[in-house]
Amino acid sequence: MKRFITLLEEETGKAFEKAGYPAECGRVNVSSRPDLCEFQCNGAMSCAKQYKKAPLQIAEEVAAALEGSEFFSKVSVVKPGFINLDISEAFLGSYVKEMSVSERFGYENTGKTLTLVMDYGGPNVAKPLHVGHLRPAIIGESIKRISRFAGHKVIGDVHLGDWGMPMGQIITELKERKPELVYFDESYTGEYPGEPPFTISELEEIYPAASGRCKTDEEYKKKALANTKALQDGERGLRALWQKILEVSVADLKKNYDKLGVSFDLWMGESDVHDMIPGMVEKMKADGIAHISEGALVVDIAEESDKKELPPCIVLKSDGAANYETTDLATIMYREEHFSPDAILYVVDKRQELHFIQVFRTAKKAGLAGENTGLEFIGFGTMNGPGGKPFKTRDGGVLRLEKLISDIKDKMYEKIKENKDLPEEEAERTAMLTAVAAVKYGDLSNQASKDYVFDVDRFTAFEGDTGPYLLYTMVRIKSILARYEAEGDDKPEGDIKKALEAGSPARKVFLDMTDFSRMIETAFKERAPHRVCAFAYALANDFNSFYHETKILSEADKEKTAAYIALLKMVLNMFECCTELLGFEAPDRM
RNA sequence: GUGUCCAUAGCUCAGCUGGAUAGAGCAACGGCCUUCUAAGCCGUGGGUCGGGGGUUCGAAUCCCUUUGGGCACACCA
Repeated sequence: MKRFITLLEEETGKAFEKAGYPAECGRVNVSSRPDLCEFQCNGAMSCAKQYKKAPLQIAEEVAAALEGSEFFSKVSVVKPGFINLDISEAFLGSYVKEMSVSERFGYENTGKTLTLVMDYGGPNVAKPLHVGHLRPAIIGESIKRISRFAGHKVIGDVHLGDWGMPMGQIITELKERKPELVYFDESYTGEYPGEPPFTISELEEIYPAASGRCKTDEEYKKKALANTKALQDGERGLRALWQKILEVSVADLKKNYDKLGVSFDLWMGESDVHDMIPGMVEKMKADGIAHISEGALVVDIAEESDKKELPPCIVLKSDGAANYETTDLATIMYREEHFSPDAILYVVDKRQELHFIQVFRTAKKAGLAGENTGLEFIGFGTMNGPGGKPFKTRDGGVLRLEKLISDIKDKMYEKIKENKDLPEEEAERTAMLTAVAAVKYGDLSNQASKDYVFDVDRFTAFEGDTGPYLLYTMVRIKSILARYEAEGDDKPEGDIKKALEAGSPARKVFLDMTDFSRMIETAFKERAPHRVCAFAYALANDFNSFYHETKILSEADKEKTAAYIALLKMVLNMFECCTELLGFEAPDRM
């Protein structure tokens, strides 16, 4: 289906042409003065100068050309040259009705189907997820879902931190604690045991211990470095042990992401591209792109247009080892070879922007990424605590994600219990759904690129513009639909158009829904989940007004009830679509 | 120091790419439950869009400048 606003623009565009002006002037926007009209066209003012005419006069000519349009019930011209438009009931009703029976409410991807690789999540092996992992996970997940809905092919990769110094540290600590493990026996040639020699909780305790000791114990640090190198050089026992670390850790990460409704198509990591590094580096040297500077192998990435001289990209450290840039470059190469994506999207902390500028420019310069492959940095801001400073626990430590979620879930549970007497199991499930919605909506309703304040009290209070408010609205609809179904007997086929009548608050709900496709388009192009939130919130607001003022089940006219039910179903479907895009879902009762 | 992002109601945030009287939510105040879930609805108060210049019919939005803040600036990720 064509976008609603596009249809309006075509109509006004024709009128502009008929009056002797370019059709492009027919651009239509939602009115900024809802008390005056529903839509407005400002084209008369923008082209007034070019045609040396008073904007008011042009507007009047266009308005005259719109005479008799089936789209508008009222066209009026105001002061400097606004053309104010109200939509006719017939057009609005039939458009929404068509939406209601269309796939994706009539949204169509008019461009080509893109292949996108998305890099989000970025957890580290053997380290529990903490609050800092919340944003990349939920923003990335939502952008992935939006992109897919918008008609594109998306491959989500978690891009695990599974290589380098931390791995060496863990191995070193394990060796200190359990030197008898067969993995450390270099003469061993047999099969290694299937059972991992540690649990996830042990791992999570081992890493900080090892990392801490490295800072104070020089000797220990040397061992860790040596073990890192031995691992990367492929020592059999260490590789096998490392596999176990991965196995245990990934299982735990999956479990935690799963709770949040976040999933990945690929569980690749830095280690997966390790073998590609030598070839990549050789090629860069051979092509004369990389050179030695201060002992390190670097690529100059400065460009004429730079306002500031950018430091070169370090491809290999002066000790010859790979770093963060190296693996990111090799990963680009890998993705290019395997997926030939139209673009690779990185959902990462915005503080890493310089790093990605370096990597992107190097990748282009060295031909690791195709000329037409977009490399896009989607930086998100910091999640701050109520004081406006980075989120910390009371004692100043990092808060585990699991703990954050379960605390909020507990608060939700209490609230649900006091509101409605639900069976234990349902209350638990509902508390979890509500908690996830509260956290995700609270985050996603902000612009991703900005820092934001994560205030547990505010999110758990869930009044106003919040996830639970949205869920509550959906639950109310579900409740009515369930009652209606239960009534049984003969019900007329509902015609959604009949829900629309002069003066009914349903009209605003109809108008909101017409904006769906445009909202999807914008959310996709801007990588902006908060557009979905704003849309859903406006719809919920207007629906609640309608709900409050309209008797649905007790309405005497059964055809009207059926029409309302059709409207309710459509609104609920649209909410479900939006929450799906945001990554959460509504319970049946709450 | 250089670069970069930000500054909108007491607080937390929108503002659809330059349009009319700058909008929400929280907090404050006042109404609405024997009727489909009051986690709701309706209403009131609250603003020099950090300051100053400019661009033009028209600026929170674009340009310059100034103040205040965040962040990043070669072998950590």
